[in-house]
Amino acid sequence: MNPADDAPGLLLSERIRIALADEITAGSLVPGATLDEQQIGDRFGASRTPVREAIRQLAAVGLVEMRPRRGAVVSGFTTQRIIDMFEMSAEIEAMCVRLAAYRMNPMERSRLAQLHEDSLAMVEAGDLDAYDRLNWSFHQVIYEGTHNAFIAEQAMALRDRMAAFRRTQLRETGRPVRSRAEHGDVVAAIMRGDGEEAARCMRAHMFNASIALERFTAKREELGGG
Amino acid sequence: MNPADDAPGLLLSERIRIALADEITAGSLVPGATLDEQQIGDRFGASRTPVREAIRQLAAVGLVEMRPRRGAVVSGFTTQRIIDMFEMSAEIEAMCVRLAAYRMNPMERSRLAQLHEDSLAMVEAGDLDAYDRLNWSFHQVIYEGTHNAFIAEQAMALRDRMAAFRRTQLRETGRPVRSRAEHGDVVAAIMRGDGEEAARCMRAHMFNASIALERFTAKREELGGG
DNA sequence: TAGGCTTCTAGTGTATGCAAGATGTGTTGT
DNA sequence: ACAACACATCTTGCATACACTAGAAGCCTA
Repeated sequence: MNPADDAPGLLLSERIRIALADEITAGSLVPGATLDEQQIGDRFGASRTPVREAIRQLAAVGLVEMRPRRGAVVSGFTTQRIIDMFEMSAEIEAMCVRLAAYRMNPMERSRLAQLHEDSLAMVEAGDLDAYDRLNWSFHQVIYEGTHNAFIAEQAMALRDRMAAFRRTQLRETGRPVRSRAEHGDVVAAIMRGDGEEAARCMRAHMFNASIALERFTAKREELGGG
Repeated sequence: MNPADDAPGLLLSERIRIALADEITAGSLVPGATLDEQQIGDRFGASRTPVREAIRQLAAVGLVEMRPRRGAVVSGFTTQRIIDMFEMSAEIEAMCVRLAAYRMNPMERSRLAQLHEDSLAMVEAGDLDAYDRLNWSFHQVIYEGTHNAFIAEQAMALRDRMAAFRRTQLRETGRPVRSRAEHGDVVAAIMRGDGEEAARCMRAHMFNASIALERFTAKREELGGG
């Protein structure tokens, strides 16, 4: 049975795209592996045409890299790459919070403060999932506070891509409490309308999250955990 | 003469993509217009296959929207959205140049300076395409100067998305000369290792490009140019 | 034996043909 | 007259065949 057989409504190229994306994220297609159009087509019982379409789509979202006339290879996620992604994320968040500090109207500022207040109970209750969800709202309010729809979209897309990593870092002991404290610094700077300071606080916040993730994963690896 | 005839090194699909992107951003392909593969193929003297590839690429960067089995239509770009995109682009470029100013090694700095020198001849010769290509190299060296592969990739991807607009703004009278002067400011700040100042210069540079595009398109619209 | 050149081949880029789905139109029934 | 259905046509989605290029392998020469 073919992995692309279920989902009859979709286009063949779409089904192949989804199947390939699954294989890449699941790790059965290892980073660096080259994608042979003919071979993939055979595997899915399709011709090269829809396979080509699928590969182009994967390239567009960064799961594979294309080299003209030389085919596509699966892109890799090394530790360095994750660190790089966190830095990018930190800079984007800093950018957003800087703009938001200058542009948010009183109602938006009030909503942000309220969210921060609400998060206290969740941290004290140790409810990671609830805090993670509220965290999302918190950052989303900041994105919208930039009053720039395109930036908000891009920031949310990036945050989506990093969602898995972000959740993981919260599992380090004591991280939620410190995370919330750092949010407090950001909120305070926004309230004062000090964009540069808010950006600095946000960078520090993201840096700490990155470090927490590194420590957490290092610990898991040394324990032999997957 | 076909718009896709110049640039023989590129793939046919790439040339068509660029040509279509130009037409969309220049406004001769109005938002909502449907893209007929056969018709476009005839127009460029190509078959439907490379046209399909080109359209998919355009969809990936958001210039057109695809409706399965119903073809693609040109996306609507409101003035506000283009302004938003330029702001995002400006902030990203500023971020990159800030990091690059702190992290580039002497060889990279030297290469950047060299590129800036080389651009003088092209501006003086009025060769827009050559200057545009060198411009790309200039920014790419800065991206790589961040020493963060993910940031470099994302920045390049965003630049790709905006490539058409960026090319268009260069067509305003006198813009290339001013563009190059602004680059000079950025280079100077990088050479001093002053990241914050480099970021400010880059923001200004991008802001001016945005204004130039606005003026150029406004003029074309008032002339009724298609 | 090492280096450069030629040839060969695997694999991508493009063209064309066929099939299936969507839209528009004409007809028919109420 | 209006609505619903059937059909015709147009366009996309996919398959297959051909063309061209980048690497690889082999060959020749120094």
